[in-house]
Amino acid sequence: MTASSRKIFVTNALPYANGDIHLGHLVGYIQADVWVRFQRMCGNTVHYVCADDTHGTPVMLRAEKEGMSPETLINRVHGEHLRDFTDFGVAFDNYHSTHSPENRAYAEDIYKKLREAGMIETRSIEQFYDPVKQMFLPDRFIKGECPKCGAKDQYGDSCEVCGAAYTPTELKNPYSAVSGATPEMRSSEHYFFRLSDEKAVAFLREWTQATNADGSRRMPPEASNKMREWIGEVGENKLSDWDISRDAPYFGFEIPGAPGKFFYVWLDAPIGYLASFLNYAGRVGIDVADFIDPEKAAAAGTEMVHFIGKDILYFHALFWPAMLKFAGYRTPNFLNVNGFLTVDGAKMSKSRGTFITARSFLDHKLNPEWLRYYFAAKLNSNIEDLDLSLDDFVAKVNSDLVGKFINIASRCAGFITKRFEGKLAASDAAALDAFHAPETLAAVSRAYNNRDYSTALREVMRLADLANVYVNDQKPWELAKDPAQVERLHQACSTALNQFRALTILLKPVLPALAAQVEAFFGVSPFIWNDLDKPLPAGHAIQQYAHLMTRIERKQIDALVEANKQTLGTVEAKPAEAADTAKTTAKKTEAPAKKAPVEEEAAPAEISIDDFSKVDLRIAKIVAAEHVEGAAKLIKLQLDIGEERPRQVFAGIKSAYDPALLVGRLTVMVANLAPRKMKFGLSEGMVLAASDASGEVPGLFILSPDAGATPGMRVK
RNA sequence: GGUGAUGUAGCUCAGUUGGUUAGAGCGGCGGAUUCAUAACCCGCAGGUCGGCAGUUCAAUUCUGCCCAUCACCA
Repeated sequence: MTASSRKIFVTNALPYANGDIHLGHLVGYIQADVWVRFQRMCGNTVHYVCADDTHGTPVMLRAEKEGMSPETLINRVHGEHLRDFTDFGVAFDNYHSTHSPENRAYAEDIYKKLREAGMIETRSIEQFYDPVKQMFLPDRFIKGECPKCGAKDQYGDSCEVCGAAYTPTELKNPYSAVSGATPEMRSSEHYFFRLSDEKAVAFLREWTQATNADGSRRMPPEASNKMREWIGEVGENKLSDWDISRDAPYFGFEIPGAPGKFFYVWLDAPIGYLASFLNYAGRVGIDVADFIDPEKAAAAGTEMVHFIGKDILYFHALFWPAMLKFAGYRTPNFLNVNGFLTVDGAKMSKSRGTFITARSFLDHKLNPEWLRYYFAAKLNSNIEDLDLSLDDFVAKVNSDLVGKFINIASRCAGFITKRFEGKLAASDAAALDAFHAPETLAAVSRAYNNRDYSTALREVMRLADLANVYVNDQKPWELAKDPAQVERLHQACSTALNQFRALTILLKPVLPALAAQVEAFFGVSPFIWNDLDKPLPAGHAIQQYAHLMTRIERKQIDALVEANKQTLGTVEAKPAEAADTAKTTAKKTEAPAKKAPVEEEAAPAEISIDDFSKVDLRIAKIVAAEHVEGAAKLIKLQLDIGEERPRQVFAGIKSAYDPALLVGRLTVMVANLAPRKMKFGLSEGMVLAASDASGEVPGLFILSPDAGATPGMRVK
């Protein structure tokens, strides 16, 4: 461990106050929270804050649509967001808002100092104006026909049909997504942050490429490379000035000395980090100057670390440090950048149900620590997208956490309480060596510190395997039968529980709630990293073991996905809704589509041709059919599909067909269905049959090919 | 279209600063076991390390081109 303790100000990107927290958000929050918890376990001081990002046109319009003031809206969303984070164990010291006095003060101060530094200038620009709504329109709120391919209803920045990129002025037949009116060009005076100033460019070129005074990186190498590309080489001038003002009506802070002009939401959003910190510092008595004044921060040795997603790298690696620098504030020490979340290898999709909100995950009784573990097990310090593979999620959590880790306590605790009055014996030191080996602990520690959690957890699971082998070798269940072996039984179980304790400490940054249960089980104070120095001693009393974690069932995941499915296209989205990226039309659709008379089977999600081709459908000749003794619904079929011997298939069609009449018929079977062992024998496929789910039309109907088809032909 | 990233066993991923038989977990198969919410233990099978070409005594690892996916930019 490092000798001197670190003092770190950590932030997570601010979620926008116009939408629910979803699993994609949680990647970055969980990543940061794990890091913060690890640092604290090591004795470092961390101030971890976040806030809602509340300003801008989308919030303003959404509030209007819901018939409330923006303040009412953002207050409600603030509560929802904070609750979601808290329930996922993301424990901020403070969760504030960019619509706060602290943020206004900092925004004004930074603006004034930038102005004094000559970094602000005004310029008149032409922009689309909605004459009905009487407001200037952001690019996202202008739609029209793609200038390239003519596709209708495309946004002002790019065409979703042909992929062309353009400016809103190039759109044909543009209309306002807010009112539908034809926008007109109007000019207006805007305020710009002079990012193209050679001072700013020179600063950013250095800042994005060089390291901190201690030699540590300021961002992942991929991010530095990307910045080099954006900034350009010496002599090039690729950065443009940044438009930081918006005209009224706008939900935000009015620019001092500029009536009717407001700070652009992205100006005051990152300033919200400082505002949230100030709000917190005031309550607990921290001197903020030690963290945001360059000289004092350097003297105090404090660090500032931002966790962000790769989509907002631009703002945090260019605008933000430049703003801070030229306003005389300290600049960040590190930007941690996470990638996007995909689900089963694809972009999250509302129609497929993989756009999963944090709340629905909890509502379906899924344990948030399952997700924390899975994310952590796949996170590293690279800017890589992370795939949530649902099958893998179930398998990994069940086998790693329940099967390996929890299992250790579960197999040994009973002996201690039943046979030894809940008191531990001295442990077998040799068996604990691996768990206290300095190299191992240093490796795990280094991996956590470098945000390479996947490496850390691989190492922890290797140790969990060792613990299970140890129990297996000691065979406490055999020792328990021999009175002469009581001491060995006591020592083996105590040792295994100490192994379990070490594993819990190593996992605590990822699984804080579980670790708290384990602390209670052992009757000890909250684990810190130094607890790894020594095991619990002989005589230490533990509590009765209560089961610590259940397994995930795949059907829970299926239900979650089903609940997150949203049917699209039933109601033509109104323009304003279409621009509303986060919240969908669920609440806004007036009358839900008429309910079918009978509970209808949800149509399966759309699949690709590749998905379909995975199903091997074959023409099959029924060469034999007979009733199955003892089966209420089954007929046993022998199906010839051109293979050496016929397939045996049990089909649930007894109610509709007489076996004798089936023999000789051609039908269609699924030939590559996994064989299934049934009570009456192995079923090597499946015969397709139609039925009415509502039950109104009775009966079952198997399929027949047209004349000419022969056994074994592929159906596709 | 340009730039970058990624492409390693059925799945999720390590790894190789070029060098004897390419790894893990899960899944599968076989065995063992019953303390453990069928968990655990032992063993086995499975990979042309995206494709093609080049550099080299030697390439999965370097270079070029191509393909696929993703992102950024135009």
